Amino acid sequence: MTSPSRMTFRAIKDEITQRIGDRMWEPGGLIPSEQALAVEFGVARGTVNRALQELARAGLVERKRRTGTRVVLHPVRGARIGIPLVAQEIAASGATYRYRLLLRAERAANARDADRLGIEPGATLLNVRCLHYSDDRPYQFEHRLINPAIASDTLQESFEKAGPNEWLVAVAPFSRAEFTYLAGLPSAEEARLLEIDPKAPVFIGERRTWLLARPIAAIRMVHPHTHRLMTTL
Amino acid sequence: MTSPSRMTFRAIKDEITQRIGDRMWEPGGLIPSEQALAVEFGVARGTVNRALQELARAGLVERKRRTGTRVVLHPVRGARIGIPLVAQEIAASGATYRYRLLLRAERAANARDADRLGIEPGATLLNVRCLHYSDDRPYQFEHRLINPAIASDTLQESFEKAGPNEWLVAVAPFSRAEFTYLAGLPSAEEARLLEIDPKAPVFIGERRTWLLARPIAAIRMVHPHTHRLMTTL
DNA sequence: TAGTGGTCTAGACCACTGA
DNA sequence: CAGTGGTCTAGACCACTAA
Repeated sequence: MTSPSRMTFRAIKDEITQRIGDRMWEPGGLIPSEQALAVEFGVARGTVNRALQELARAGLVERKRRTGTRVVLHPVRGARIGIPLVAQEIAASGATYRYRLLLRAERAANARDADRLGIEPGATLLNVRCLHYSDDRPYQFEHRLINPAIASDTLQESFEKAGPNEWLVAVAPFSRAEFTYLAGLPSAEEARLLEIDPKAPVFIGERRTWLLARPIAAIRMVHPHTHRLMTTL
Repeated sequence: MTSPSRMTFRAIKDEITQRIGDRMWEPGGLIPSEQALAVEFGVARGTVNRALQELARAGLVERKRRTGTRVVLHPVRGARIGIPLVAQEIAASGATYRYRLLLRAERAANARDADRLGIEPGATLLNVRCLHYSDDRPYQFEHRLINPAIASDTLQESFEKAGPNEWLVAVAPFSRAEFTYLAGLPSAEEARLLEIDPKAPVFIGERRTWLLARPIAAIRMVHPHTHRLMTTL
């Protein structure tokens, strides 16, 4: 569609998306080169490049040098999962939030810690355990290993009043994170703390964060099986 | 950090990330303008722009015209969860995929179906149950309610060879989806089919999809507790 | 070797918004 | 009004890879 003004990279993105949806370009097939599209749309190649790069990031096309740009066969779509702070999440649900610190200990990393957190065995780490309550019902048990090297005042922080997450996100932004969700059985301690049957399933989330190559924290979050992780596309 | 060759936008991204992590630029504070950074790094403004746009998309900074670029205070971010086709997911792991159709039935929607799928009670729906195997171990039990109104040939499709997902994504793209993940206990049937202990926890995913306002399908996917939902930011 | 995408440049104009 | 980011341009060089 020839444009009144010049086309923006967004318009080009939409037009290409449209054509893929209309099967003008077949799934698995090649689409014209950046050069050709630039001529067709009457824009610079850089503009087409930006549109196609975003479509590639969104998973709609795959690009390879020399080969060209291919419509992805089975568009694997992604949904965004929020990573709220527990306190905010509970407050947003209208319930009352309460926090209880169970443990705050510095210790030398053993082999398992080192593996989980990605630091050298023997290095000092900060071990924090706490419980988050929603309206006085246990909502989440949190076990967190923190790499104290990320900030100079880590070992001064007490975590008495607020959970480590609030402090951590303020002190140590992360550039990379890895999430895992699974179902499991609680340990005896977890069952007791969450006030659930030791045979009842629990919903477990694990998160590891880095700033570039430096590990920040490894977190295990255990919820009663009534917990739901929901998201929308 | 003067560079041997010219800096790439990736190097600039990392350098800026580093500085934010090192508190050289405070959370909530402004960082230098694109112009200034371009001069400092000895690159064109466009290169700095690209680096900063990616950091903004990643949630590390916020940008506003005239105001400048600000380090985000509480980097509460979202992670993308992929929605792979089971067959591909298994194949990608290097295992052999096998599919078994358990049930394919048309029936009138009862009240519960109607609620789950979002159609009128009494309307015809297609009920499909199947099992997905990874290297002959049960990987996922799938129970799916399909709204036949979405495509003219729905009721002709047998699902003998391939799972309903492969067929559905080809026939009926969705514009909206809702996901829920939780931990639970399997029903007697699910435990038998997945070949697990009825007391063992299972990981359950539920998905509902729509094309605009029209419901397409409601799916329940049950995995043994060894399953992990993983994602990266 | 030739054609593709990946990236950078130097410059330009625009849109937005705080002073 | 002035300074910021948002975007486009025309051109260039490079890296990769199929032929």
